[in-house]
Amino acid sequence: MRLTNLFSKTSKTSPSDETSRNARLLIQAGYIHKEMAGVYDYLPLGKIVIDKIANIVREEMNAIGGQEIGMSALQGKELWEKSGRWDDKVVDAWFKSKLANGSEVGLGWSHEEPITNMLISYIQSYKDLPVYVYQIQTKFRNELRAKSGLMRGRELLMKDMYSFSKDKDEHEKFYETATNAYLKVYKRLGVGDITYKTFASGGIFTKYSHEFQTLSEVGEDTIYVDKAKKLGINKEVFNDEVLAHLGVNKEHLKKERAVEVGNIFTLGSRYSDALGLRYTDKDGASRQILMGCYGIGISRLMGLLAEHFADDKGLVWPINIAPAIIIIARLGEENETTKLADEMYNHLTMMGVSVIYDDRDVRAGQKLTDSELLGIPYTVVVSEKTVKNKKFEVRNRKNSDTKNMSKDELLKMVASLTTN
RNA sequence: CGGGGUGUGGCGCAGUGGCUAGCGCGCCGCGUUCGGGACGCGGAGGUCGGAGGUUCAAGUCCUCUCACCCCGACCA
Repeated sequence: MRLTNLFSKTSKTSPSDETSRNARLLIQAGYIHKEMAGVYDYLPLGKIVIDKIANIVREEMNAIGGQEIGMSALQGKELWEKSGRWDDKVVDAWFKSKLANGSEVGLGWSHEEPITNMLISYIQSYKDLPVYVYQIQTKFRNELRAKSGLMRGRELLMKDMYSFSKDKDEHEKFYETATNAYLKVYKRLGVGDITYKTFASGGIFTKYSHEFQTLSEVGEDTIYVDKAKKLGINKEVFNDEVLAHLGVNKEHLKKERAVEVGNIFTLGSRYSDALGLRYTDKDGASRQILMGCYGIGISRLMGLLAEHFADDKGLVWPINIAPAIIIIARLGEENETTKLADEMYNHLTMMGVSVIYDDRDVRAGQKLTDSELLGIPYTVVVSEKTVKNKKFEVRNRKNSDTKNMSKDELLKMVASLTTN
């Protein structure tokens, strides 16, 4: 993509109405645009990033047998009344409205009821189970206070998966499988080493649940982590009973701030019972279906990653979620320079490499500063100087290492980056 | 929802009740520049968040209200 064609722009200043680092950087670099508190638009570069994050999640969900669907955001009142969750006193996150005919509807903040209801049409026999269904969809939550940029929004992109199992054993096996898939997701996103499976309260579903918490000083949660055992305990369930249950020594725990980047629940038959989803077993008997739900806040993850992978010059995206692997900074408009930069851009594009071409007629300082603010992993400088040396100057965003490379060396490096 | 803070061109900001509301960035035109956000000249762009009030006179004072940020509560 050529920067002269990109409508979004970087700014010399960061917005004054944001304090969180993720929002300040993402807005300054032109990845997102603020619509209102807790509601953001994704601009071209931001859309690529969030899609890449969503894709990693999608791949791991598919790998454990998840089937992707897309459910409606508009929710009818009747279904939620069956489970007792329509009342604002029970769920205060609802955005509610009315149809033209006066009937009440809500904007989906979670989907246990509709997915369970939907499956009544398709699941009758033990032969139909288990089923694992997920979606990546915009959720609406009427947060009392939106904050921290993308980390706590009122409109958020979320992956929610629901499992439907024949019995406890089958459910528990999948719960474990999903846990491992989650850990893989965080590892691929580059935060595996600071993300902990964390024991947490189950809310109204069950007594306990598991969260995935990424250590961060901007986190809203306080957890106690056992780094050796690679597990955490949320402050809200930090008590002797839980410690004994997990077999952890209080001495080995460290108090940390963390961001909840995932949450998985065992739902039991709470919703299947309420909505009447059952199956017939081999012997012709009607049996309960056991459910689980598994959420990952995709937009929150983008905020966390922006926050985490950044320095005083701007964003520092990991290669697998960066909007492009390379940004070509063409310094000057001189004929040979332009020709070489154009050629390199076309070559990389034809190779299928994601590359941003800074073909703007602006000064060198601005191009280099922007390449850093945008956080593109590698900057390739093409200038009169590099043309004369018959080399490309390649700079690593993360550590500022700069190397002069021939065209072949550069292409080889790019090839190695894209195969990893 | 309680407490605190902030609203002035696209962005960042200044503005003691008193002239036609300024500055920097950005934007448009011309020229000189060209490896870390250059410079000269010319130009466009404003319901001062909104409503009401006080006053000869309000961006500035008062009341109400809306929005945004932070702390807290909340987060199934």
